[in-house]
Amino acid sequence: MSPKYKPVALVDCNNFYVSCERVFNPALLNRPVLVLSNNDGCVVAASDEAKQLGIERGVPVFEIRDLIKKHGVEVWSSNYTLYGSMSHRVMSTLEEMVPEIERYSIDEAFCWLPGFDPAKLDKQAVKIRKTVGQYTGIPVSVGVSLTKTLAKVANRQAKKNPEFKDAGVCNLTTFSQPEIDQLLSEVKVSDIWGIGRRRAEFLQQHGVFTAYEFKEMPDRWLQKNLTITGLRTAWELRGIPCIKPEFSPPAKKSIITSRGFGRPIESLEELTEAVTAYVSRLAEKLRRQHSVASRMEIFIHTSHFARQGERYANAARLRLPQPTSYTPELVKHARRALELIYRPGFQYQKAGVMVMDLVPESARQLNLWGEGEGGPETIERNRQLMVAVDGLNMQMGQSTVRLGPVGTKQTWGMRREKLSNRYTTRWDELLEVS
DNA sequence: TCTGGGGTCCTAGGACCC
DNA sequence: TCTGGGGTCCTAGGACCC
Repeated sequence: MSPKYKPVALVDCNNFYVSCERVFNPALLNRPVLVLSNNDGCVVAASDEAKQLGIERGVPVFEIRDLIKKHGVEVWSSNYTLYGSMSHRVMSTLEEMVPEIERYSIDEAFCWLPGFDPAKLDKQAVKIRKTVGQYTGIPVSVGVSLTKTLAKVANRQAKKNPEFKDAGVCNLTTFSQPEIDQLLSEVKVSDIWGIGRRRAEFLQQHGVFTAYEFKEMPDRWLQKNLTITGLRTAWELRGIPCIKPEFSPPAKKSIITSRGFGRPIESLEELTEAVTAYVSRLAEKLRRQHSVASRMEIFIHTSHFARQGERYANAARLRLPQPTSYTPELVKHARRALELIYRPGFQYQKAGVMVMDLVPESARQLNLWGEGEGGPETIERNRQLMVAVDGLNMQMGQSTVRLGPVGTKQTWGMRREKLSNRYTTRWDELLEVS
């Protein structure tokens, strides 16, 4: 391979949520384990042992009750506080070893490796895997190549292909082009990063079944049928980088807080409680990245699986009088919007709030007419108040200080029946015997 | 009975302007 | 009575990711 491009390693934690649970509960090792989505609805992570039983990510729990019982599968609610802090440990470990890393998701990072010598890259990949394992207890797989998409392919080989699985490392820079082509002809199109279900179906209908066949398709055809993103993916598989590194994540352009309820709710009062709680969370996220929002959307809906006539979904979008991250101001507008779309007589299953058109706090332009929050002095006073509230909640635990209408009962809250302790963030829960 | 949450990017199509 | 063409901005919706 040409040394024109920088080698990149994709480091991906194996069955991340399950691995996090195992670090603090070794009894889960070598056993089938599942971690469930919010409300314990469906499977979001499965251990290898569970996958061998045929359990896949995404299946609803009620469909596999028998399987769980029969094989004594361990089932846990998701504990995002724990996973977030374990993710932080993994990423910090990587940052100490590699000069340039891109945190791609909670359990994955692209690491740009210095040097081009394939043999040395092998050694580095092995070292990354070993060090992360020692420091955090989380097993990872490492895939190395010259483009992100090929590093993804390599990573998958490191996880699944018996040839690489034991080492947990697959380094495509040691492969010749014919060897890479051979490998790609064994990769299904549906397993390519950037090809989802719809595109995989489309490609198969057009006789394209493997990653090799895909990358050999003409550019014009790719762009016409799969847009520019599909074309980029093909180029990346040909070894030409098209997807740039993002070393410092850009500020988010929109932020959502939404959640399904633990039980269906009907009254405007309870919906208002929920929406107020969500807006409070969302405003915290907004302030953490020092942004203010210009627009907001709130949505509510019944279950997608409700019968015809019992189904209702609606959303209201509004432009805020002036960009803000001040919780009471956001709550005020959200409640008004909710009243516009609320219809009595439905069993609501989920609500959410989204803010768009975010701008940096420092660049906020004051509305000429002085609508909304008011003048600069008020805004500054409100800002300081929020800093104080955020600080208290950070120290004392979430929702120590909150707005009245959030309610304290929250009987609609999430179901999380098998939640593990917050080992990494609460001393009192680290030692507790469960 | 029970089906997650949070993001991004791209395109098509409508409204509006000249 | 005839009824263009191109640009921009916005929104909705689709597709993808983990």
